Order: sequence, then C-alpha cells, then structure tokens
Amino acid sequence: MTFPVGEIVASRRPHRKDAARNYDALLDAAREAFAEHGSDASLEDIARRAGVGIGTLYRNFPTRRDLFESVYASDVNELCRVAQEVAALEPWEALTAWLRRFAGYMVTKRAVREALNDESEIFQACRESMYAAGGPLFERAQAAGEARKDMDFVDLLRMVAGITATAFDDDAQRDRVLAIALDGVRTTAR
Amino acid sequence: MTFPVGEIVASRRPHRKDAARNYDALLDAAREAFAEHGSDASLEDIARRAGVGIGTLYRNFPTRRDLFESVYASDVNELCRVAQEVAALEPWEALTAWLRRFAGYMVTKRAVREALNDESEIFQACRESMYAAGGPLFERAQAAGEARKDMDFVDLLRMVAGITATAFDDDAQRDRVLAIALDGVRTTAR
DNA sequence: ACTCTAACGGAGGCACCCCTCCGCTTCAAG
DNA sequence: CTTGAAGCGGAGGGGTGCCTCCGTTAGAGT
Repeated sequence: MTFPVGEIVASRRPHRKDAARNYDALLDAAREAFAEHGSDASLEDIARRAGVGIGTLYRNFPTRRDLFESVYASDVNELCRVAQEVAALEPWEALTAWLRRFAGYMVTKRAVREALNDESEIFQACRESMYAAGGPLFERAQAAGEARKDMDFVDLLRMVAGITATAFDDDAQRDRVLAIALDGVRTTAR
Repeated sequence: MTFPVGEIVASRRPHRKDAARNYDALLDAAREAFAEHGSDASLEDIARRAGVGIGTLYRNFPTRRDLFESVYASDVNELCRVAQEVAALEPWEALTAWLRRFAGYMVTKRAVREALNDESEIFQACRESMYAAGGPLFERAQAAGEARKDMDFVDLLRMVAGITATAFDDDAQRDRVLAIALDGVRTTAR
C-alpha cells in the first residue's frame, strides 16, 4: 500500500538547511497549537512558538489551510503506519487495537476531527488513505462474525471520533465509555 | 422536583417593559449565535442580531459568562421538563426517549456541550439539575435489568454528547450510530 | 401632563489577528 | 573566499472584537 499523503508533506519541505529546520519547527508548533485551540489557532502565535517570523510562516504555508493540511496529512500518515502493525492480531483485537490508537490520537488532535468532514482534495486523499488502512481491519472482523454488519467503517470512525472528542473526567472514564460503545458494535454477532 | 436553574434566569430579567423586551431579544440572539459559533461567538454580533446597542448587552450581562450561563440554564431547564414527560413510558423506552431528545438538542447546542465540564457554580447547579432529571430514568432501566450496571449516568451522557457532537453525513447516520452505541449500554443485561 | 430615573446605544480606545512587503542575513555553489 | 539568490523577520495597514463612558431617550409613578 502506498501513502501519497506522506509524499505531499515531504514535497513541501525546503532543501536549504535553515529553511528545513524552520519548516519542521513550524509544523511542530502548528500541531501543538491546533491541538490546543482547534483549527483556527492564531498563526502569529504559531510563528512565535516556532521561534520564527510571521513572514517565514507565510512563505512556507501561504494559507492557513496549507499549514493545516500538512499537519493533518502527517497525522494521518502515522495512523496508516499503525494499521500495518496491528494486522497480525486476531480480527476483533486488531480492529479494537487500531481504534484505540485512533482514539488516543484524536484526544489531542482536535484538528483531525474538524477535518473529518472537509471536502477538499487533500483531505479527501487523507481520508481515503485512512479508510484504506483501517477499513480492512473492520471488514475482517465482520467476516469473522465479530462485528455487526449493519454499519460501515465510516459510521464506526465517526462514533469513535465523537466519543473521543468529548471531555472526560479521566482516561479511565473515556476507556470505559469507548469499550461500552464498542460492545454495541459487536453486539448482534453474539 | 424544583429547578433552581430556572429561577436564576428569571431573577435577572428586568422589570421595565422595554428592558424586558431587550433582555429576551438578547437571550434569543445569543442562543442562536452560540449554536452557530460555539461559546466564543462575537458579543457585538449578538447585540446586532438582537437589534440592540452593545451597551445594552453589557448592562444585562456584564460578562460573556453571564450571558452564556443564562442561555445554558434555560436550555437545561427545557431538558428537565422533558424528563418529566417521558417518565410514564417503560424503563428502557423512557431512557432512550429522553436521551434522543438530549441528543437532538445537543446537535444544535454546541454551547451546552462546551459547558459540560465547566466547574463554576451555575454550571454545576445546571448539571445537577439535569442529572436529577435524567438520572432516575437510567437507574430505573438498570433496576429493570435493561441497562448495564458497570457504568453510571455521567458516563452515558458523555457518550451520547460525544456522538451527537460530531458531524455526520445525515441524520440517519447519526441515529444509526447512536442506536449502536445504546446497544452497548444494553448489552450485558441480555 | 410632568418629572426623574432607569435604560439606551454607539463612539472610541485598546488589543489582537491577518497578511504583505522589503531591507537584511545566511547558505552553499563555484 | 566570494557572491548571488534563497531565506529571514517584523513593521505596518486594515479589520474585528472587547469593553467603557456618557449624552440622549423613554417608561412609570404621581
């Protein structure tokens, strides 16, 4: 499986040493800022965090969307990688392992969640990448009679994303609630 | 059951006729704006929508929080009322009917969701009001062996709030996913 | 009708953010 | 080492939102 998403990110990275360093710092700062304030975090604040002038930010990422897409793409990339790691497990375990990783990820990545419904080309490519990575895990679980068949993978991701996105008292509560919802996914197969 | 939350809102309402009219217009405008833009909607925009000067807004609600609390409290009040309406149904039906109402409510009320973890006095009072209204429905379902006992009402509300808060392709998808998660709540009792 | 007081509204000062533009700096190729 | 081009940073203009202050308006009690 190829991940065009990763290439998109890589292709933007400048060649000169100082420029590349700034580019990385910006992406890191943006990842952090988007996690804290959602996709409309202040760009000037991001430049500040990265220890870089606002002009440098705009040169690397002419629009807010460019920056956002780059962060998003690299996040999705990571999730695709994880899908390969868990593929060796039993069907249901593989699925839930990946979903839990997806969930743990979403907790800090409000940005990913907000982009879940974006129609633009890059976001669509990212989603397809992610579906291609996680979808087979779900279909395998369905084929094994472990997951209900009256829902699709997109339904499932939305459910997990929603639960993960809300604020909980602690991680234990979040895990408990997620487990209950996943029981619902498994329920009719029993 | 009393609803102190309702009194809080009522007690703020001015006596003079024009003032009372403005107060109501502000509350309506704020409800709308908070639904659209979340709890940090522009106050000047709210005043504009209400057809009222910004000064009037600040006289009635000295801080953003005051305004937000008033809207929130009146929303919660409505949910408490609904809880009484459904009390006559069978345990599981009563619970899900209320939760679906809660869910349909949350879809448009981003504000309510954002306040779900606020620690301040009024928000706490509102939550207690809401728990007092909906909690018994859940406990009744548990007692009837219809709902699993290894979770509490707060867990349940968080779950529903989370699922409801995410963007779905359409209402049908949202309902489907919510139903699946609720199957998980019922699961162990079977 | 009269009055006086509560209520009104928006101008204006401050802060923050967006984005462009351009003189200065630094890399790396030769 | 030299040098030109790529990269840098931040000043500044425009926009929006927050909140205060005060001259003006209109309700309610007599």
